[in-house]
Amino acid sequence: MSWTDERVETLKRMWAEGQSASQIAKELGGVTRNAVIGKVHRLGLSNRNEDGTEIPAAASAAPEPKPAPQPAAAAAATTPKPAPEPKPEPAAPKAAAPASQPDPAPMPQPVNFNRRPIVPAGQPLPPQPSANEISPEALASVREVEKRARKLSLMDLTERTCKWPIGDPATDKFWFCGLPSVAGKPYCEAHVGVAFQPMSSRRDRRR
DNA sequence: CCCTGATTCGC
DNA sequence: GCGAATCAGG
Repeated sequence: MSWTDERVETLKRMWAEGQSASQIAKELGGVTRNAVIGKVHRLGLSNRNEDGTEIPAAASAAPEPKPAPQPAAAAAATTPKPAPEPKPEPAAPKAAAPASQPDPAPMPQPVNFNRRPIVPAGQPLPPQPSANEISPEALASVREVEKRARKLSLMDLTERTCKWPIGDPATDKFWFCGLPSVAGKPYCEAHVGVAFQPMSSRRDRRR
């Protein structure tokens, strides 16, 4: 494999997005992470943060992480317990549909070309703990981490991204943590902390 | 052990 | 220019 313009472009884009060299290498195929790193250096686009502040990933897609979250809904979206409430919510709000246009053009949805969607098909996510049985430390840790969540969609999850759901699946305020997961676990460090707990510590913590 | 980027140096 | 090997670190 050689560094065609297209491949270099992909490299540049992913590197700018904060993807790791190995991730880029897998995406491109036919090259190792060493090759990617070597190319990165040769292209002189090392130091990912130079002018700006260190913005790890998904910076382009998910702006304004700071601005005060809306009062009501925000609380639910930030709550550690992923999706406890059924929350009926009108299934298909296809109400506002004028009879004028049959809507022939399906609109070529922005599918993520050049992306490797690996949806975890194996053993699904373990049962979620309820908020009141999570240690305060872990809870605080999670709250902190979720501010840095990469907010990935289902399709963006990979084998090594945290699959902890955040927000209400019935709304648009729903995404997955997406931070680097602990090796062999489906979650990042913080979420592993609340997802996997020794029975003993659970018992001890109660009351 | 998994992973990260950085550097070297023969090709 | 390329990238495997190696280094240094998390």
